[in-house]
Amino acid sequence: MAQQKPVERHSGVSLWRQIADRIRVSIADGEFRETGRLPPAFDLADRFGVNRHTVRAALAFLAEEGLVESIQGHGTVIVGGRQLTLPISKRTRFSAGLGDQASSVATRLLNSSELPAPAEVASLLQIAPERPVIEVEEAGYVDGRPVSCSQHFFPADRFPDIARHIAATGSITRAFAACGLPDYLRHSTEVSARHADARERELMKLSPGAIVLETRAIDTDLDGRPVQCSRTRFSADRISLRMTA
Amino acid sequence: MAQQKPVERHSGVSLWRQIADRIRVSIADGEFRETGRLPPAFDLADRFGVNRHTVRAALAFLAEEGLVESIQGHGTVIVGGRQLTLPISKRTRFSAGLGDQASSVATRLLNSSELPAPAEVASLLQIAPERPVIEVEEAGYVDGRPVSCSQHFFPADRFPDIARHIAATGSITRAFAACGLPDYLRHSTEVSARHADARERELMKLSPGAIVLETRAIDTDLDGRPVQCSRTRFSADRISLRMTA
DNA sequence: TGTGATTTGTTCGTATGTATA
DNA sequence: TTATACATACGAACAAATCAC
Repeated sequence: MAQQKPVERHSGVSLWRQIADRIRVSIADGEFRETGRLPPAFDLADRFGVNRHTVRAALAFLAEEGLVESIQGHGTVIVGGRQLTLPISKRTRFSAGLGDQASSVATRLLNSSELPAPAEVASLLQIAPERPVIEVEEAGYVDGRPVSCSQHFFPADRFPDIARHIAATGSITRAFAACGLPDYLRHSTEVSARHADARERELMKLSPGAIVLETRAIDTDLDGRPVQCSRTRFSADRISLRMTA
Repeated sequence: MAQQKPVERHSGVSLWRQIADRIRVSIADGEFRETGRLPPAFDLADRFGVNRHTVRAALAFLAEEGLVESIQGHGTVIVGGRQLTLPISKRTRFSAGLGDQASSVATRLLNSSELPAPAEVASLLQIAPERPVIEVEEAGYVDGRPVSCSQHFFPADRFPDIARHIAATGSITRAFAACGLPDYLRHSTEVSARHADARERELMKLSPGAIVLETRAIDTDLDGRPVQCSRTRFSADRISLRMTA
């Protein structure tokens, strides 16, 4: 197998790391779905134009992540999964959006607290600064693998028990319903991309240097009043976003 | 100055590279806008918990990119710019969307060609496979710095002269108008993030390992018929996207 | 005009990580 | 596994340029 895109030397990123990153996205793209395992290390070394030892270092790194498993005399089998698409629309919902692409979608409440609204949050929620807000942190899982972590702010005056309902129902949509808000709309979503920080890497089991897609969103009720603002980080290896007008 | 987030050792990414990346986003966030220059290398070394040499390697890398300039005895001044936000809506337009955030916004046509529609493009444009399409490649500039590169496909049956009009007017919106389409709407936008490849790095003058935001979009006329599909890559350091319902 | 404080630039040496054969 | 070459990171010193006073 001939090499496709050469690997970058002297870029400050070691070759084994670049190769691991590229194999990871190949797996996410479903490139090795037929065989369920990676080509032999010798072929990979040839494809990337590096020494076989370097490929072995990359595979050891991916094995450490739990994405592949190397078996003596057999090969390197793929354990993890491929990329999913989350639709972003007026009715953006995490579970419903991913539900038909995976067998299980779940969120887990990490913690919640009540605090005076920081200036930016107050502005986004259109409430007076220092009015109380409920902050909720969640993690999102698809087929048991963590794919997102998020931070949500709700006006405490209007939804004083939202955290309890989220804990009980495991869903923000259902928690809103329990608070007397049967439907809500996505007003705006801002998307950016950057490297994951230490906490995101820990929550989503990412390797150093992994990329996250960050969305900052505002949801409103049907009258256009803000009901939550949120900041969600998705593992870019596992999730892409689709905006539909 | 105490260190904030520690730098990752033994991650396969060199320390100078991590530090360069973090300083780059700090600059994009406007953290040093007051002084217009970076703190002394000694302070940065202390903040990141590394040797001054390591910070110097990071600064040399950023200087190579043209983002900063080190002057002996004086300091390290910031030359490049901050992050811009491109609104994505039903009427997404590159120039108009960024126009009020910068003094100059421009696009440059890189090349164009006519070819039979690849299967995916034909499907997105809702035309028969192998029907001719016009492919146009563009680069986008803000204040003279490249921020995006894009690939556009138009149905050749309906817009046979689109490439000529784009070249003449420097604008897809105006080229459509010249082809008898005064208005068009953004139907859907899919966003993902990944590392820039060699060509993108060259076109946008990015460093190895830089992140791009990739959008895949479909535009339609007012009757809902697709008029173009496109794939645009933005330098994630310079551009973020905002979706508004 | 000078003088010291600040800040970048340079040169040793040494230890460890990375990549190849 | 071993050997070799090069990149990365640290520490200590010193040189050179700039600025405030």
